[in-house]
Amino acid sequence: MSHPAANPTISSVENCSITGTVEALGDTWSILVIRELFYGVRRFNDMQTELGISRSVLTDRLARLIRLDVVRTEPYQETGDRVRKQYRLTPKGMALLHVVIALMEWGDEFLNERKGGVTLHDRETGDPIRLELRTAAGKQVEAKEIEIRLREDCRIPTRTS
Amino acid sequence: MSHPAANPTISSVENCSITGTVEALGDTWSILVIRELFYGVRRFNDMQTELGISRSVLTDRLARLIRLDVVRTEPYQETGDRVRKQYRLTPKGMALLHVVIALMEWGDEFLNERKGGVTLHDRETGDPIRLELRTAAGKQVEAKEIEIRLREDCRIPTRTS
DNA sequence: CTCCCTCAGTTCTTCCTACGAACTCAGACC
DNA sequence: GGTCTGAGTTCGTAGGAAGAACTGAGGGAG
Repeated sequence: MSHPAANPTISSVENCSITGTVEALGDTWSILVIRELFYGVRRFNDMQTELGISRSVLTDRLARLIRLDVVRTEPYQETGDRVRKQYRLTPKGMALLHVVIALMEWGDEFLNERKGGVTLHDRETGDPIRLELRTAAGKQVEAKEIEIRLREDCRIPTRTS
Repeated sequence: MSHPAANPTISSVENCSITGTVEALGDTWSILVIRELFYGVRRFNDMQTELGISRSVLTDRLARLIRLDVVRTEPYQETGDRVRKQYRLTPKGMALLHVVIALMEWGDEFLNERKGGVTLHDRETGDPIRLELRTAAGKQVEAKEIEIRLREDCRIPTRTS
């Protein structure tokens, strides 16, 4: 391929999926808020100081994540304190773990000379964990071995005009 | 755990990795530009129309991605036309494949009722491909089985004050 | 009972950035 | 010479983010 594709290709299609995800949480802070929740931070003020986010934006982001059913609130009470709210990931939010890990692995490899601040391990064996691409049969697949297929009914030709 | 962690936890640490990645390409458009490049779109105008991004922002994003060594340009020439630039992913950009796929899988599952516009297959067998968490030994690990470890020298306690 | 403290927001003003539209520029083609 | 296309650049406007100050509920100290 010496010249780029000029025919209607797979892109433009993506009202379909990545666009939606990016619209949902593609701003600067949403993913970082979710990361904090994965790490076990649950309180408003903790997130605010950890992240250095402004309070108004944090309020807004949490509200949006709750609306998207990525985060939920739950009452909690520390001894000798009144009942407060804490924030937790819903199952839908938990499912973002792969996204968070993918970002972390990339940052570790390309921004921090292969060593990040956090590593993930199998709780049972203690072995480090990584993201991999595999088929259902368990065959590991390299990036170069991937074929991208477009679902017919999702095609929205934009170049026909 | 009925009340959230109040002791210095893993977060706050992350000058370390995810933050860097998000700063690098956590805006609305960078990931979508990278997605286009994965899909084989190489030309400025094609990206601009596919994405619906404004020309000035696309110029800016491409320049930043080139500065970050995620994207490179390459001359190409269509017959009967002058030499132009095309954009391609560098190895560092290719390594974002996991991020793009993770976003896609999440969007497929939670935003589009389990069916996205694009599916990935092993070129050899045709089997669909998914991201998985595994140890080096090949043991598959569920989200619940993960232990998060903090590297000592990366620790920046902020709660000790 | 009163004052002060903390947590969890909300409000307001300022400033930055994105956006869209229009303009530029270079080469090819007629 | 005029025009077409691809690839940007420039510019004015509008929306969001940052930061600081304000609110408000409840606990605890004196």
